[in-house]
Amino acid sequence: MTEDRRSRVDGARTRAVILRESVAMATIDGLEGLSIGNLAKAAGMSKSGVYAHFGSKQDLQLATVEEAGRIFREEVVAPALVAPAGVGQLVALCDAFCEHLRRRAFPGGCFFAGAALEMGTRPGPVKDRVAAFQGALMELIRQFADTAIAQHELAADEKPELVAFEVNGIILAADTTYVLHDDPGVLEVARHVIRRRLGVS
Amino acid sequence: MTEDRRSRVDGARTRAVILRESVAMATIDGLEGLSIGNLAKAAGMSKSGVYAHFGSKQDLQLATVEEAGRIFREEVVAPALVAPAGVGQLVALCDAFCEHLRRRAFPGGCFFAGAALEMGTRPGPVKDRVAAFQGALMELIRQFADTAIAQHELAADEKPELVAFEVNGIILAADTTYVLHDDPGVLEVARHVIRRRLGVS
DNA sequence: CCTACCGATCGGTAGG
DNA sequence: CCTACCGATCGGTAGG
Repeated sequence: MTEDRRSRVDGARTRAVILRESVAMATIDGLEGLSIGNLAKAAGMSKSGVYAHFGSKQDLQLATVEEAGRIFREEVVAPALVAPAGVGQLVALCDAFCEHLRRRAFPGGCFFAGAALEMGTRPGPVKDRVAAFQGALMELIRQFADTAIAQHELAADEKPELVAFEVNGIILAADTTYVLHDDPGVLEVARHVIRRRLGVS
Repeated sequence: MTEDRRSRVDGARTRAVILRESVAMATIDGLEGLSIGNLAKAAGMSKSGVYAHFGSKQDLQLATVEEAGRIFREEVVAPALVAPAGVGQLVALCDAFCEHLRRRAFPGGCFFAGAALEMGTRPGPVKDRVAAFQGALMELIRQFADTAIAQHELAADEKPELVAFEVNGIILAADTTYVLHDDPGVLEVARHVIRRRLGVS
């Protein structure tokens, strides 16, 4: 059997290149503002090259959301999971998120914060995936808070749902303010706020 | 002197109609995704009718930001200003914001939350106005917190900047979650969270 | 405020 | 993965 001139490995690599650009561009132009022509140019190919990997703009948007989720889990969720259970995980999540912003993993800040506001009023599978991702993150934070309460690191009358809401708010405030004013100082403020709120150091 | 067939009053009214649609559409499509053709259709006129009032898309975006600011001051800031100074104003601001969301003043939630993330990476006069508005709101919240500390409603070691950051976070979490899941329950959560954080009732 | 138009770009397809 | 093309829509202008 002769090898195909373009192997499946090459195809997968090209797909990965497209998606890396797509996630980055989407944090600047939005999932809707993302243009396949510009994306093809950034990936160094023609429009039809992109269409060879994604049959429609919606397919591309869905794949972009999944890739952004993969990166978020890798850079923000994973460090939290290996931290000491309870308050330690809440602080680690917030710190990892701030580091994610500081090192400009995406040029336009947190992918999901932008996607949530952009797609919130656009019913369809893309919004559903974004909402599912946000819901899963909130559930994870709630579990961290639950453990923190069980370990008496937080007061017994704290409600995990409310703690999760506040932690999410701190994360969103860090993202919005950092993106808008480009001031690393806001990340230090966020670190300080989460520690004070959780009664750490 | 004979009257003009179209008086200045009519012109101002038409401009107001355009801007009302523009602010609403921008919370769905974004300030960049907003199209002058669609806007003209929504306002019941031709594209050139819109261009008669706004010379360019950027002019329209700037006027749209100002109109959104006027509405935000009217619906969210004004109720806070007439509330009891200190913690009362912080709670009133948050309540007015939640009511602003609940009654769907704009179809896509808080105009400035979306505009901040969309324009954050697009340097220019539009981003500058959005950033200035966000900065002014943060400064107002900081002053409310300052008064609350001076009146001993908040602990003496609280930092106004950090309280402002947290209140902003609660507002952003309410907006993002409400837009994404369309659940009025999150507004009750936000009201509960802000009161618990500030030690009220 | 209108009609009529401009070049550029959009998402997508045909055919290879 | 390519070139070449489609109809639709973009921001904007001319001339009234």
